[in-house]
Amino acid sequence: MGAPKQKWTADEEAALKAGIAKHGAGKWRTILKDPEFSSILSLRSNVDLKDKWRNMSVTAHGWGSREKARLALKRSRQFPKHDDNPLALTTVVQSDEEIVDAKPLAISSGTLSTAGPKRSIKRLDNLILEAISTLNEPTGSNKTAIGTYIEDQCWAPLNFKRLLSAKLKHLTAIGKLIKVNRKYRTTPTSVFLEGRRNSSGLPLIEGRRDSEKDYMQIFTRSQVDAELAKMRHMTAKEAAVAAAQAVAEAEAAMAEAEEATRQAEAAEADAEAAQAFAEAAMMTLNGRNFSNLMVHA
DNA sequence: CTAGGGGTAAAT
DNA sequence: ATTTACCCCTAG
Repeated sequence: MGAPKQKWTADEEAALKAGIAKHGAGKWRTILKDPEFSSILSLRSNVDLKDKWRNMSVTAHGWGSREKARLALKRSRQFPKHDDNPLALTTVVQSDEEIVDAKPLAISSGTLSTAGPKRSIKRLDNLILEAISTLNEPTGSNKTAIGTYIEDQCWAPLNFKRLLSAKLKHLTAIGKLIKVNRKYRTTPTSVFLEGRRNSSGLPLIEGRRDSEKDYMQIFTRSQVDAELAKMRHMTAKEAAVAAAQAVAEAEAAMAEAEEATRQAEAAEADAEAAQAFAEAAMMTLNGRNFSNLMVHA
């Protein structure tokens, strides 16, 4: 019943993204009728578009709408995973009545890169690329737009901006992005408008770096919300453990990012981000005011 | 028609 | 074993 198979071509994907950028996600019929894309997408149905977009969105960032069951079943219960992380951060979590033992909360610093079976996250780069291509602004997207796009569907630390800046800079440095004035765009197609390039040689590739299907696994809002909902029914101690877990995962992400970029500057930004998040988590915990953690409205 | 919830099966 | 493309169904 699953029909044979026809992989989506790059053109089709591009047309779909462009159509979404022009008409908005969900106007499948409209996109399909648009003469600009109808030629390319003529073999696809509106449902195909929808499904394709769903697949893309699902694999793109962690868990879109589907797959909560899939991943929830697989990914859950990885609790006994407290590898002894060196480096103590804010070593103390104390509530008024109960003293929760300080977990070895570690902040990334140096060599925990290829250490443990850290089965996570490294793909912020591609998330950024995705943001740009989805926004599809002809002149490129600026940092704020990209950040907004990402924050729009993913949870991000409060000072996520710093992280983003570092990443953007790095991507520009390695030639994955072109920066024109304050705007970023992907390397492939239109290179006509550029004023000049950066000083650093800039590899500037011709081929499309488009089809990389790696994306960052950030937590979605709903997942964070779910975790927090769980926390509410926990004792302070249990909540502390859960929060520590969350912090540890966030730190793992930061560590991976650090490893990926290999830039002192980026590393500092990552560390900052991780620390800030950890502190925020601790504060909320202390105050028992969980709603503070709900970043989004 | 769209958003989703399911599912099957081909490719990888 | 996971990803991906496509299908089906229902509610709105």
